[in-house]
Amino acid sequence: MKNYEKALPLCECEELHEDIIEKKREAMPDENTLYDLSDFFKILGDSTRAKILFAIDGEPMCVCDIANLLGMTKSAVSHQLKILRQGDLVTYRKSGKNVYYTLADDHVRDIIEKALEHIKE
Amino acid sequence: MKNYEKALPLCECEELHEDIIEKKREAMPDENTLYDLSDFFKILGDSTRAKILFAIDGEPMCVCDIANLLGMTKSAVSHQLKILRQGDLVTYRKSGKNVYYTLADDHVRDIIEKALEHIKE
DNA sequence: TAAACAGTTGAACAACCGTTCAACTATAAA
DNA sequence: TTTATAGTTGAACGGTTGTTCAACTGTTTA
Repeated sequence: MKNYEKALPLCECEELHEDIIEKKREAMPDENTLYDLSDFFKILGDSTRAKILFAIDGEPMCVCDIANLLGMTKSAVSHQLKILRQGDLVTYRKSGKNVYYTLADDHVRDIIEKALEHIKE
Repeated sequence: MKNYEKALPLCECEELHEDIIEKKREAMPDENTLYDLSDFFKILGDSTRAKILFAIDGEPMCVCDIANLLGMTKSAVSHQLKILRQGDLVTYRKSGKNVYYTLADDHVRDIIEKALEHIKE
């Protein structure tokens, strides 16, 4: 867990504000956190996955029903569900031949709600 | 502004739960909202842009200082700032030869805060 | 005016990503 | 055991995307 490191100046700039840069550097989250954060948003940053999250909010849905709702193949949906699973955004429950998916927790719903507020401006 | 439309079944499934699918379809946001939402998250889903947002939070920074802090070229930073500008996530103020960027509003900070909470679990 | 510097921009390249396709596993019914 | 269906998976293809490079604009200073 390393802190955000000082980098060699590649910017070809002459008059830098060293004090501001140093203050900002200390306030930066460590690199691992930054990568985890952008990886999390990357998962939400695809319309198919966003649709799936809305679909499985509340009552769980099986893969076939999700595919039918979105007008996609089971395969395409399953690939995206795998990404959502790996990001811990969804959980699933097997029942016979079916697999039912739903949101992992309320955090995801909250974040999407906040983002929707931001967009409607 | 069209509602989320019923799609042709491409999923090759036989036993669908029509009632659930229909209930979910009615609860889905319209397609434009879904695309706007995922486009918004797409912008946050890059570590360079995430770093820039943390850097310009609070006190504004000029492009050179951002580039120096992140160890990147001015050009690369400027390209990412353009994307942040187009997404209305940042604002800028010109001062002589410099351009100072900062966060557009508190919504972005709130969303990032919530996401950080989600990650730390 | 001319030189120097901050910042932007478009093209090009490589890396990444979502869907398709085919093959596979697993469960349920015949 | 065989057949049918739900779901998963890996490879491949095409489109997207971030960085680099070079050229450009605009502002300041000499």
